Amino acid sequence: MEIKPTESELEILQVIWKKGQCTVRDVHEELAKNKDAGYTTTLKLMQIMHDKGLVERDTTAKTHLYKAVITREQAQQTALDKIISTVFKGSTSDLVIQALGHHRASKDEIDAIKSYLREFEDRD
Amino acid sequence: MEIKPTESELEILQVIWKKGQCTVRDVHEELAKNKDAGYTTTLKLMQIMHDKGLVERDTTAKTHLYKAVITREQAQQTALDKIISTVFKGSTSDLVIQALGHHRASKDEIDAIKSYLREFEDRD
DNA sequence: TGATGTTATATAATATGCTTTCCATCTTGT
DNA sequence: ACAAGATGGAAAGCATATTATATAACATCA
Repeated sequence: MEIKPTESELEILQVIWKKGQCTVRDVHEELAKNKDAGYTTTLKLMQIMHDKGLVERDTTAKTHLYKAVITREQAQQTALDKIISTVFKGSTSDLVIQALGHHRASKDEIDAIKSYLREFEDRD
Repeated sequence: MEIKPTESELEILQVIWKKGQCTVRDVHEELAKNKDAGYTTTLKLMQIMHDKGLVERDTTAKTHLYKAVITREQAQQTALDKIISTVFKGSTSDLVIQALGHHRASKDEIDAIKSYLREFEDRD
């Protein structure tokens, strides 16, 4: 099963991941904070996402409730796979170094990464 | 200036980054190894990329020579920015940890990352 | 109750961008 | 001049994004 949400679909998924279970209106109001698009646009996108199997919905009530089928982690993985192969020549470490170099991680973040690496090492 | 190459454009950029300077035929033959598409398709894409300013070309000779305007690093940065904000909630360390966790880096790669982190620390 | 305004969903239509191919035209080397 | 190989432009086929319109369900108040 292919999971490749489009740009707009990802914006919607973000809201659903954050809130858990959403009505179209929930999502729309959240999106409306940052961009302006009509309500029916959001509705249509969510219907398409349902057709694609990206979300599932409960239609018992008049107002349908949507929730995500794919997890944020799955989407992260898919996104990583894609850019590692398309722009990082398949090198994970290139990606990591580039990410650390330009996105100034905080000390806590660096510590988290270091301890992760230590675990990693122990596993050898 | 917006730089957001499409999927196919990235495939072409990869070849150009690798070879440096290319004719349409160079690129096409390289792509033909992995997928099959007509020569004119590649040509058309490269023309579009030229219109968009992704590549520049030398048209003095009959056979035009193309080279990349954006560097691989810029494309990497753009790609990272995008997925960090769309699927990683803005957290660079989430991305790094996820990348290390699922893409089994080699020992050399891990070492490279570690030494990078040491430098990082020294800079504080 | 039932007329009315509000809020949902569904469907149809349109705009735009990406990808691909066909074909006409130009250039060059022999 | 001709054949081979190159570019340029038109256009078709899809996917994505957006909006307008139609229709159904609900609430409520006179």
